[in-house]
Amino acid sequence: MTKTPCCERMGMRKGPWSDEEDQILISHIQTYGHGNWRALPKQAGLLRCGKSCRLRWKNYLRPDIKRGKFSDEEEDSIIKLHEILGNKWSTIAARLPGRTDNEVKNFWHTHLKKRVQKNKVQNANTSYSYNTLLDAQASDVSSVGEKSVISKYCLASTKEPNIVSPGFYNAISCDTLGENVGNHSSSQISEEMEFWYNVFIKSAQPS
DNA sequence: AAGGTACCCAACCGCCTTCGC
DNA sequence: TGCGAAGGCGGTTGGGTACCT
Repeated sequence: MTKTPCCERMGMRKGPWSDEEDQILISHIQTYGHGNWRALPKQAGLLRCGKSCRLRWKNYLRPDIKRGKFSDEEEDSIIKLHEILGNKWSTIAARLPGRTDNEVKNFWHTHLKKRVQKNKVQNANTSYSYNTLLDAQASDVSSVGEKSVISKYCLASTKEPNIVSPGFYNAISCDTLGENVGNHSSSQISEEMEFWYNVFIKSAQPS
């Protein structure tokens, strides 16, 4: 036995939005804002449930939404962020101005997921595995000596220019890394990381 | 030209979290 | 502190379209 959705119980409309409905919603929100989504449809005269209105506005009608093809930079950002955050689509989308969580999620499932999986399989066959990289945490930098962990990450990024190394980005985001690297200061670490990050990004761009 | 298949993406569903009383 | 309402989020679905045979 399945629960009847709220909009069906209340005789609300479902399915694709008409231009007229869009205009009503836009006009209402521009005039009154969207303080209470549940009350909005009634106030605006729409036969939709509040959730549906919220989703339509958030994913489609908002004026600051950037539509169209994802740029290479955006693709790279999604891949990197997904490595770190997992399926936190709203968090990922928050770092991509004008993109919605739904758009990012759809783009991931239709374009990036397969690509990343394919790259992971290829990577599993390389002698320098990402497990090795992930194992090289800040805590064992001291044991690496002069050949700091940075070199490891840089080596990996240049060897595998089409794949983002999770360890590489973890290292970039690790504020405490510098404290563990002998004569290197935090700012030196950051500069070096940034340098190799730029090298990596440039090498990953299609020519 | 027609039918089948794959892909894309808007929208829905249900669960979880947050908020207000 | 507990409870219900509302909002937010991620997973999934299904209709439309492009592509292939």
